[in-house]
Amino acid sequence: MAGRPRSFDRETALAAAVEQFWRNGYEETSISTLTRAMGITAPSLYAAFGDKDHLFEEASEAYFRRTCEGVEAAAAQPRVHDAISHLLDGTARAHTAPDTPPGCLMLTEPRLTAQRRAVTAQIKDRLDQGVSDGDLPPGTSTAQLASFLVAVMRGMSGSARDGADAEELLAIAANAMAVLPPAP
Amino acid sequence: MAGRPRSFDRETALAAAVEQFWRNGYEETSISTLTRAMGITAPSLYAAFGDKDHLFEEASEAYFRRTCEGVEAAAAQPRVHDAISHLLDGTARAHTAPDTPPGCLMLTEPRLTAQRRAVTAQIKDRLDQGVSDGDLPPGTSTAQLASFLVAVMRGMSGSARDGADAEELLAIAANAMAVLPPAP
DNA sequence: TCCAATACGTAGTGATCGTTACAGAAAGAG
DNA sequence: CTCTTTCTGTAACGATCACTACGTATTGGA
Repeated sequence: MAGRPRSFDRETALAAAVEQFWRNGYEETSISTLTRAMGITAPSLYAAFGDKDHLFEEASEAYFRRTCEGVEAAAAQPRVHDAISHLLDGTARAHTAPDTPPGCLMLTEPRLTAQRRAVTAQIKDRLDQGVSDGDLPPGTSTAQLASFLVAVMRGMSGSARDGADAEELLAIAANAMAVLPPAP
Repeated sequence: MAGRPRSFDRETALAAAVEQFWRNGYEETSISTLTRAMGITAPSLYAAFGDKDHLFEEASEAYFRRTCEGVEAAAAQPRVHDAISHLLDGTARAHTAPDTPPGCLMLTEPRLTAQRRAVTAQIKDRLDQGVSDGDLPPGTSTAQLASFLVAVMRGMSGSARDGADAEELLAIAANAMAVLPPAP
């Protein structure tokens, strides 16, 4: 039934894996890099998390949950302009936070297309609600707007990886806000 | 003095290398992938192009020259709004051209930060000229605007890699145009 | 024709990749 | 205590990485 207990904290180790994947992406993060960062040996990693693919899946899900909290907090703003403004500003700050790697794992990693689609849909839903609330003109092409916003956020992630600071990213966010049609 | 002549066309082989780096990036493109695509053996590759780093340097320079032609052609438009519109539309089409890999090598590859800075400066110069031409309001923060435009283009590249078609990218481009202040 | 020079293909280098066999250590169950 | 179960570290697996030593082929020049 019960054997030798695990000598490390699974969630702490997973958090270390998240950071590595975040900083370097899936392909550039090797198992030896992971075991070093997580403070465990390869057999322990495989016993606790399966193979590299499965570990990445768990790591990206954890990252995704954290990201979604921010998106939903922004979307909770009653007026759609405030919601999108908070979304973009929060993105700018998250991509340049000093205690985390620059940029965004979800927006950068090639194999996370599904998560990007999910966030795009989430933003579109908030824009649709803005239209029903009367905060956006009827007939606003919310899908195109959401696609534009995700493109801007992805661009912000790339700029952050190139060394841009929060100020520069906040300026990009402020510029993007000009695309939102004013309330009718 | 003169030995055995090279059995392959150097420029054709370089073009094949460009395509591989374009499609998969520097790290994901292996020497064996390159030799297969270029139709040569590894010793021939090393004799003709040096090591992988040097081949990538030549490939990205060739790519950069091609890209700059498009940027300069767009910048040649007399009115700055037309110039930026052409730039964004051309980017949308280039990122989804059927005979080339999706997206943009220069905007995606981590090690090409310098080229991105160069293009950003190029765009800023064109915006500055728009200010002196009276096509943009005096005091327009052209550096921030250029940074925003590059972020959008980079986002377009990512969307293209996720499978977006020309129509979706053109919509992003059209949305981005709303950020350009109207002529005074 | 013989030589020097260059490119060619074969076959390999050591290093690192993701992954695992194996044996010993540490827990609960009897 | 012994037994079973699970985790631990060592040490390796075959595959692939970027790269190259070496012998052969093919050229122009003497």
